[in-house]
Amino acid sequence: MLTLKFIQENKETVIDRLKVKNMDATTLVMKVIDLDNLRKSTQNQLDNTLAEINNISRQIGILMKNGQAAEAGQVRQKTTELKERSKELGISINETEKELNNVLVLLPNLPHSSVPTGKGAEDNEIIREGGVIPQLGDASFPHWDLAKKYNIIDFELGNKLTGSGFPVYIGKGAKLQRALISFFLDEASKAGFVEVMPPLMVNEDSGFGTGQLPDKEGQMYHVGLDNFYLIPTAEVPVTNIYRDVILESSSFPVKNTAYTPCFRREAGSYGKDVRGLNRLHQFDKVEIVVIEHPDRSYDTLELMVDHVERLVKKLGLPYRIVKLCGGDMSFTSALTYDFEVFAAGQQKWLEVSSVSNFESFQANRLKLRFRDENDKKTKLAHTLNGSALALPRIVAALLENFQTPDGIRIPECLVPYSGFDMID
RNA sequence: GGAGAAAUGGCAGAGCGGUCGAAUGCGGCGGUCUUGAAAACCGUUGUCCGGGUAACUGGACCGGGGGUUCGAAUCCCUCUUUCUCCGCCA
Repeated sequence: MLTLKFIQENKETVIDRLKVKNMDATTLVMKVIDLDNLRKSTQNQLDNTLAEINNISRQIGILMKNGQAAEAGQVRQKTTELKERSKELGISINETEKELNNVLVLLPNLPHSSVPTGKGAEDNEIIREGGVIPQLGDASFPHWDLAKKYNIIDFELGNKLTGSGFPVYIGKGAKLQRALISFFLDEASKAGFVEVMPPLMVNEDSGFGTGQLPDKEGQMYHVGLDNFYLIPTAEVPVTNIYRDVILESSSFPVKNTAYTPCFRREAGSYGKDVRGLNRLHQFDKVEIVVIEHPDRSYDTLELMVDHVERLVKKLGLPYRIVKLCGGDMSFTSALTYDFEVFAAGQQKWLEVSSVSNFESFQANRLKLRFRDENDKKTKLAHTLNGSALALPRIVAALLENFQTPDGIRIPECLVPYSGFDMID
């Protein structure tokens, strides 16, 4: 959520920048400004009325103390009208604030100045590529065939237990999951991220804090009886650790990593790219989250990209890093790099990580601030996060790229974790 | 799940209807003293929304929401959380 102050002071910039996200925000911005001005003037009236009431009450207090009950009764008369008025103003200000918030929440984050304009994935900018795409020849299979052949992932069994998009990992398939999780967590720890293990369900406040609510409500599984949401990513509970927190600037950067399962309803995405592991309702992911000083958040974003790049390199997967164009970026992000790995069985690039700087957009919702060393004032921090990494598509690429006639070769870096070097 | 108790500033803890944003202690920050440090002493110490170039100033906040009252941290209702006891249980 953008701050009111920023919108008031930079309305042209806001409208201009949001064009990069293919949005004409003119009406919304004007509405925000109007409502905010109304809010301010109403607040002013209310404050003045309350000040008067406070004043009278104080007088009555003094009179009562002096035993002048009759005089106190007289003064009391004056308050009826004022009370009425303050009540009305209170209601009106509530309505205005509600309306203001409803509009404010519709404004996406401003894209960073380096974000290319564009409509969709085809306009993204390839930043770097690495690794070698394996030439498998004719006898190459997509991972869903390999999973069946070696009996390591059973999609149909998942259908029986739950529904589509909930696979069952078996034997070496299950161990490979565990190996990847441990590998990713250890790498994150080595890079200075503090491991946390958060709850997998969150309340409404947390869902709002990171921006999933209200606009992505339908994408989360909702536990109605207790009004909890299953987390779509560890970003939600981990970032919300810092909700309503004022940090000292000496504590920057705050770096956390967490492994969690992620639950996504993926409503509306049926049909396309959903085979096998490509799109699941439940999957495992290791996330990295950083809270950083505004002056350094973009340097930190690069460091996070470097970290993820090291991971895909160690796994030996062909990859490319793309900078998302305005049209392909998420609502909350100011700058996003996606990592894609090539899955040779499907001959497809699969997105395995998304690393973003949200600047103060989430922090404003979270009320996540820090005390500036120079002027001692509280300011909004910057939040960043990235997948490091999401498992299913990594597994898909590993299975497909490292398939051999004798079985599937496990990358060296994983062998200490898996305990085997071949799936056969 | 049942019965009871509680929730106050960074922490501890007073206040139980009238200048209470809130005593006191600890901690933090600044200063005096000291070669330096400690101790001692003095001062200072929350967040948010407004007005004002500023000094300063109005308002809100004592777990959340609502109510009673001229006036609520204090009374009432409700929700949440914590603690104690009982029950159930991985």
